[in-house]
Amino acid sequence: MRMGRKSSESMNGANRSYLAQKLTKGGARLTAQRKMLVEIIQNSTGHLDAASLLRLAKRRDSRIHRATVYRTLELLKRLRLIDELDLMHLEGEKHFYEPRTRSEHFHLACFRCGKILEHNTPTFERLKKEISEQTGFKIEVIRLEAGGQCEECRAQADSSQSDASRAAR
Amino acid sequence: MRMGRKSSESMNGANRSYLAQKLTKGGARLTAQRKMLVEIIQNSTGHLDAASLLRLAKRRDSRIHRATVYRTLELLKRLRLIDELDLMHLEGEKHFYEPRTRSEHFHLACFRCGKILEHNTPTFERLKKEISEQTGFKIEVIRLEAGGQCEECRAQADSSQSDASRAAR
DNA sequence: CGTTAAATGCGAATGGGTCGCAAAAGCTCC
DNA sequence: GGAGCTTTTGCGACCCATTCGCATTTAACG
Repeated sequence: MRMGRKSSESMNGANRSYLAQKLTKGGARLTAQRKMLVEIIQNSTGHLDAASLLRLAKRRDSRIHRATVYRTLELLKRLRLIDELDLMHLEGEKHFYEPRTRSEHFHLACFRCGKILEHNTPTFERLKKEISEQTGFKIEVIRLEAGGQCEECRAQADSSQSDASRAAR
Repeated sequence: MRMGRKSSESMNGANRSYLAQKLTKGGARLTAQRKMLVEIIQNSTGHLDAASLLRLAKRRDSRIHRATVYRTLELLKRLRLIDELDLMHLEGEKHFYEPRTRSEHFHLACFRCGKILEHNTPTFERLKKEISEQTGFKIEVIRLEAGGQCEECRAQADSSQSDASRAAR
C-alpha cells in the first residue's frame, strides 16, 4: 500500500499479534491504516471523535482519507475493540470512541462545565446480570450515560438563580 | 396565529393547565403548535422521531414547519417533559422521543430483528442513587441503552453460524 | 386592544456520516 | 517471492438529520 512506514512505531510484538488476531479472524485485513488508527485510539487519553482521529492520523500520513476512518471505526465497533459514546450530545451529534481495553465504566457529562466523569460501581455489573436474567436479552453492547451537574458546578449553582427559570425559553 | 382551531381537541382541562404551567413557567409561550406537538407525543404509543412527529403534525395542520418541530423538541427536552433516545442507532442517527409521564425504564435494542424492549428493575434506581452518593454528581438526565439479541433471536442464532465470523468484515 | 418580546415559517446552509467506483494493497497458494 | 483473487483505500459526490437568519406573526401583559 501507499504508506512507506517502518512497522516499529509504538507497537510491540504482543500488541501486534493481538490486533492481528482480532482483525484477521474472519477475513478482515491488517492494513497499515488500520494499524495506525488502532494505535492512535489505544494511545489516546481522552475521548476521540472521528474528526480528531482523522486529524491525528493525517499527522502521520496525510494521505489517509475520512472514509477510511469511518470504515475502520465501524469495523472496530463490530469487533468489540472500541465502544461508541454519545456523551449526552454535549458537543453536537458526533460520536466518541474509546478502546475497550480499559475496565468498564460509564460516563457522566456535566452540562455546565462540559467535563466528562468516568465512574463505575459493582451495582452496574449486577444490573447487567439482572437484565439478562429477567428478559432473556443477550447484551452485546451497553451504554449508560448521565447528564447533569458535577460536584463543583453544583456548589456554584446553589448560589445562583433557579434551574426552572433558566430551562424555560 | 395561523391556525383556526377549536381549542378543545383531545386535551382536557387538567392536562392543559399542567402543560400551560410547565410551558409558561419561565417565559415559554403556549402556542397552538406546541400544544399540538405535545398532544401528539403524549398520545403516541411507540418511539417518535422528528420526521414522524412532523408527518403526524402536518396531518392536523399542514402549515407547521420542520424547524418548529425541532425547536419544540429542544424546548420539551429542556423542560424535562420528554426524553431523547438513540436506541443504539439501530436506524441511523436520528433521535427518538418519549414523554416522561410513563414510569422510568431503559431500552434494549435487538440488533437482529430491530425490536425495542423496555425494562426496569429496582437495581437501576439503586445505581442512580449510588452514582450521586459516590461522585457528588447531580443526575438530571440518564440514559441506559443496550444492544444485543432478544430472547427469540437468540434461539435462532444458536442454530446458525458463529458471531465472530459474521462480525469480522 | 396595543405593545412588545417570543415563536413561526421559510429555505438555505451545516455537518456528520455514507456510497460507488477505479486504483492499490493484503493474503493465499504454489 | 510472485500471480491471482479479494478486500481495502482514496476520492469526491452525495445523503440526511438538524440548525440558522430573517421577515412575519402571535401570545402575553398591561
